[in-house]
Amino acid sequence: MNMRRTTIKDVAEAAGVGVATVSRVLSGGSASPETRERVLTVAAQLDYRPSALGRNLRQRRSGGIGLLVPDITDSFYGRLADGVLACARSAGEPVILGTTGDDAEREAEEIAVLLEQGVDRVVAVPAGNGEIWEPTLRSGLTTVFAHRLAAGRQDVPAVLADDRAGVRTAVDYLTGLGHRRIAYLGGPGQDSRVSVFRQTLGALVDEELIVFARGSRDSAYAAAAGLFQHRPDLTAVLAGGNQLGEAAVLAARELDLRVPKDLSLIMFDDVPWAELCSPPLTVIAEPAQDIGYRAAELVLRAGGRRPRGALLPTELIVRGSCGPRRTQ
Amino acid sequence: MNMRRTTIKDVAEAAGVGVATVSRVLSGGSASPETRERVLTVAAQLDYRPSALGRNLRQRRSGGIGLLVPDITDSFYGRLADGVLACARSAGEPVILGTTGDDAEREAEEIAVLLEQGVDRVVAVPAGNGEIWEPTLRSGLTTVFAHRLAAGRQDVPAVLADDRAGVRTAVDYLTGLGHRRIAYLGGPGQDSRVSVFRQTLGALVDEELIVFARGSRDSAYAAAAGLFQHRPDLTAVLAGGNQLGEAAVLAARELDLRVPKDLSLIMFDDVPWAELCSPPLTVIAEPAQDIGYRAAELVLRAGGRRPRGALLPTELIVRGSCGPRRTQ
DNA sequence: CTGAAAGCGCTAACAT
DNA sequence: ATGTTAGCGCTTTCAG
Repeated sequence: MNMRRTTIKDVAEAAGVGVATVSRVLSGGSASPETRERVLTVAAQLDYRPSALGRNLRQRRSGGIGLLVPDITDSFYGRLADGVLACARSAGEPVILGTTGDDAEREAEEIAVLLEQGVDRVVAVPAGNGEIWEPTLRSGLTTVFAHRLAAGRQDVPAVLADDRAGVRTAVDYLTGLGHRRIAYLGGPGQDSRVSVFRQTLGALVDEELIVFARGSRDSAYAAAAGLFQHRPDLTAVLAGGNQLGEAAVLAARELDLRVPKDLSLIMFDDVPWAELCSPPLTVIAEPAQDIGYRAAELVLRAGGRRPRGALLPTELIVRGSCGPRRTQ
Repeated sequence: MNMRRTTIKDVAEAAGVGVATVSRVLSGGSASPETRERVLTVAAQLDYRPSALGRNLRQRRSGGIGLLVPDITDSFYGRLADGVLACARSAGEPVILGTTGDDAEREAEEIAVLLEQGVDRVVAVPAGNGEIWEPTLRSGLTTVFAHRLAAGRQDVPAVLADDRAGVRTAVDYLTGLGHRRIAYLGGPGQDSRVSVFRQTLGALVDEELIVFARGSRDSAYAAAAGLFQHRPDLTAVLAGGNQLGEAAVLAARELDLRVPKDLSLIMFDDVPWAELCSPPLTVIAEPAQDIGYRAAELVLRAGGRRPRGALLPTELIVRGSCGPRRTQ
């Protein structure tokens, strides 16, 4: 029943050549046309599939690329992962997926698993600070960060959406509508956005209106509800991701705040349901899938040297969740 | 800079024992208490991490479990994957993810990649018919199907939601509301559901009201819009998944059909946005995450013998998208 | 209880 | 151009 797989040795014998020749032919090395053809034919007849196991051990590295995201049930990371998979598939590389829950400790564990597997290329949405990555990077792991960078790790190439521009655009749009008390509802790893938020708002910043949730949906809801209750005077909110936006919509509804009459809402990340919502949500679209694809590309093309990162454009898509400031 | 990893040999030398002893100690084999302790101490000092590469080659199988889903950007499969990851993590096993796009050919390619990697355990939402799996299964791949089964492969254990019961409940609910012209908007691999749909509806079935989309969002929208245009006399629709439900809402809005006044809608799969929609969508909830977790559990616990599958309950969650039949 | 030794399938020197 | 050979790091007989 469960017979041994065909090995390179079987092919070599059947073709009457040495194993090295088979190896060369199959990896595009030099060989006489006729030998090449014979080997190829025999390999096909025997339905020979080179084992990645042997190759990996020999080369002291597993092919394949590791992918670490905070939460695969989040539409944004789902699309990001899809981009990575698309690129990896075109290169015939397997993808090992791990989730971190935006927790530094879990991230470290997942990295350990990848290392143990011999993975030497990884695309990650970093959860912990840069230090966690220190030993990993020094051990030769080719790393590309996606969507955000780790504090104090400017040396790792990263593929990011230009959410700084996104924040500016959103804030300008909101202030242009007359809003003055604008809140930022953030998630893990959004320090950079918040600093732009502060800059753009200038004298209008109100630190109490900047709140953070942890990764979970519950935490997001709690943060949103808390914000709306403590500061009923705010008139607009910028949600830092689709789960945060979802929480904001839910919390607003719970507190009988009408969108956009009582509260204007802009959400980072354009998800399909943003259009189904009523009112349809005004969003800052981020090219999640592209981010993943580009990051995978970088990590694959990295021929030892460190590639430069990329900054992808965001876009404000105006729908119906923002209106002029409510007159008190 | 890029120094060699610590190997089992290094540990053996440092501890003054043979490599075999180190191997035994680390895999819980027999050893004298003092030897064991010494080895453990040295291993810890050297920060030794066994390489999966060597172990895999020796055992002619990669650890790790393969996961094949149609589309990782679909919330349902995202949750399913999350379940698999949760179970795999608790077992310390890596997960190799591949997407099939519900295409048999791509599925075959992904299987080939997994096999080449030496993966011998896979959880899959099968796309192709059962025959594709024939050679794979005979080659000793431990397989568990999730969410649906492959035609003519009753021999593979599967973890399914009881969507047959779900369909019955939904149809009964709809007919109870007075509906007679009820449509089914289906996706790939939903034959079993449709057969129950026909059964439950009995004399009421109208074959023209049963339409199928391929996997994509576009295809789903086209199917929904086509259905609503050709048969404006229908009063209720059962959407076979969240993307189909989304398409139905969109198409209904486009054609100015009011939900639930003109059209009652029930969607398979309870996604977060179902509640944000207006009206909030009545759904048949499916335990996607559980399905993934249980499937992974089965594939891991499978000690050679073939485990039995599982049938998980679904639940009708009534919200606001269904109403009494519109009086013509 | 422990160590020596034989590979797992493959690639990369090194010969020829 | 091609064959021979030496491992990659690990587990597993097989002796002792």
